[in-house]
Amino acid sequence: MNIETLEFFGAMAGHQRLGPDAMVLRGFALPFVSELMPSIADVEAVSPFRHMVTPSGFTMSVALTNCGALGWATDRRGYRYTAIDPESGKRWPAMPDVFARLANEAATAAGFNDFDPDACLVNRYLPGARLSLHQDKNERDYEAPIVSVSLGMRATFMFGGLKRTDPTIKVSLYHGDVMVWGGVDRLRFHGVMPLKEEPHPLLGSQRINFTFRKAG
DNA sequence: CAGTGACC
DNA sequence: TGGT
Repeated sequence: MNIETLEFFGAMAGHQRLGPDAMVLRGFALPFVSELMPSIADVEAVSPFRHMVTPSGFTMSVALTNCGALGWATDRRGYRYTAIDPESGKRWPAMPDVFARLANEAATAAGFNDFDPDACLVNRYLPGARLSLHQDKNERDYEAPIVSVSLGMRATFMFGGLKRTDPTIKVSLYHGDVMVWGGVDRLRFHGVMPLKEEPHPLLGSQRINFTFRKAG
């Protein structure tokens, strides 16, 4: 893939370090995209995107689904990982091989060997959708990193500290970028600013994000 | 408790 | 737009 192609799809090659154990792998997922897209449709066919409700009673602007043995879910009772999709009553769809392969290779590129995720949260952002600052802390242990794959429209990602009130840095995430954080950065607060409408040539006015985790 | 939103 |  040449640099003109990378620029057309919105990603520059290279790495950007955000912390001792946190980095953006620019365009890392681009070679996987043609395999990824049909797999999203397969997942969605079994477990459709839906807007979940937080314990505080707010409906999330991001629509989500999951694949893998465990899926992240929220309702009035709290956050948790489940083996069963509460909407369908069935297991979350299996994690497609290409998902696991991408997650493992990205983790390795960022310095985390043998990443074997059992959960993939799939988030769909339409214009205006956002995700407030939060920590990923429902996982059983924090040894494994978080691997986050961006597809479609650009997002402004916020990366903060270990306290919600710590200052944040903002970084644009483009189609094909993969963000990896673990180690001393594993529990840093992070979120996504409301998406601006900047249609993407492949996905149109949406952003799809995969977040891979070792949850169980 | 909270992955939100209102208000300054 | 950033902080509370």
